[in-house]
Amino acid sequence: MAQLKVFNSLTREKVEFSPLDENHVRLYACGPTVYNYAHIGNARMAVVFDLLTNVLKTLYPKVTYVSNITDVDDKIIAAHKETGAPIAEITEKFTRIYNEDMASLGCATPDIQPRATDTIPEMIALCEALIAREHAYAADGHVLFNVPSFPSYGGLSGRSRDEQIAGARVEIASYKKDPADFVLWKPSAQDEPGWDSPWGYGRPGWHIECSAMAEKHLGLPFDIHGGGADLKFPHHENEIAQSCCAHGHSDLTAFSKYWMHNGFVTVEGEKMSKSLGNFLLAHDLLEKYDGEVLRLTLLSAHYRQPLDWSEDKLEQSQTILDRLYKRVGGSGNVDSAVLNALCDDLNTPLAISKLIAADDANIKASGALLGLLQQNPAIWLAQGNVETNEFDALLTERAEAKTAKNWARADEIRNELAAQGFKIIDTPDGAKLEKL
RNA sequence: GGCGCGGUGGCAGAGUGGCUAUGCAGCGGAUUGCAAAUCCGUGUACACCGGUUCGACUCCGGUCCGUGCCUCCA
Repeated sequence: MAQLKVFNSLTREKVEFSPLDENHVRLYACGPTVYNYAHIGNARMAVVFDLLTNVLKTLYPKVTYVSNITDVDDKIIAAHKETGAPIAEITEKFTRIYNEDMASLGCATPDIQPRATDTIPEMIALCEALIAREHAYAADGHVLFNVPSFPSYGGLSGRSRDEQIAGARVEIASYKKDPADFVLWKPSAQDEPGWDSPWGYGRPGWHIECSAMAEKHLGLPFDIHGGGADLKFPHHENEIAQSCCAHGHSDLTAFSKYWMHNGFVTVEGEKMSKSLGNFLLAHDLLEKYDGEVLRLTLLSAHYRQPLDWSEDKLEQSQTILDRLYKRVGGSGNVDSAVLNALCDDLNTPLAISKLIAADDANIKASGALLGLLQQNPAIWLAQGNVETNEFDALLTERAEAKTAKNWARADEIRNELAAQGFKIIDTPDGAKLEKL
């Protein structure tokens, strides 16, 4: 059996993956906050960890992949205040759209997709445990994690507490004992989402939810925790601190044994940002390109490398898939070179090159591992075709002209249709039209 | 300022101390009435300067350039 190697962000080295329980691999990846359409950066995370789950499932008998939906957050409240739409309507709508769009990208729904709002009691319990162990304190309706109480803090991002404060541009709230302390629970106004707690009506801080959901559904410790590279600090750092301290551990691996982070997507060389207005939404791209084209594009660079998104790459992915779909043969096996490439820390560019080199009969099974080439080839290849009804007479005339070897007339008809925006492609089944 | 990542052929993008991926595009050819598709052939590229070595694109040091995080962020 192939051996999976992964780059562990916690130790910053590539290591052989060895599950805590050979019979049950458990992983968690931070999912989206549902206040808007998912952008291609969200999509990259979903695709990368979907792929990782696929690979794990070929190697191990049982895998549980948990990825959450964050449905309580200040950004959601902001969206509510801006649009007037009820909170629940916003979160339900964008959860549904997220799942639809990710399904279009070939991502299976995570085995468990918990919602933050379904995990509030567990979050409160975590806060209480942290207070009991003197790693957290209540102040002004808030509950704060006391960073100096955890000497190992900063192990993931390689940032000492002092460095962090030195670089901090955040205002330091008066109720904090230490400038680095972060919020576990905060008070809500009456018109904001909230729950009754020992500290009054309030809602969770951002980091505590993932600690609670991961523990609830996977148990501690579990094997792999993933997410976007930008979550390393402070989000994942804080998750580790909370989860380890709540149970009295000082070892950073008492939460998750391995950490994996995917790189950013940039657009034409620039980071996506609202101010630049270059946020690319998966939802919009899916209107023009098949989900597999987007998925291949997302997998065309190694997951830890930055990925620069461009129209050019999409066209290239489309061409590659078109060519592969022409070759898809019977139902063979997963090509071992493809699997081996993926087992080497998800080396997808290499895996794709091996897929192209694979026997035709094995392309479909191998593509399945990557989440590609799962459609009906005939339908895929007919994608660009348009109905010919309105030009049937012309096409028939051209067919007759061709039979009579009247090339001049045949070309004339080709030009006439070109003038109307269509390209004639002769196939064994007759002429087909494509939009120019 | 602190911490990190990267600079590979026209573009994209892996990888390795000596055997120099792959894809897209291009070019040449086969095939084709034309067009498309397909097939064959075709490119010694690894930022710069030192060092280590029999030998470095690959290891070490420095320089330049780009970029990410440090604040909500996939």
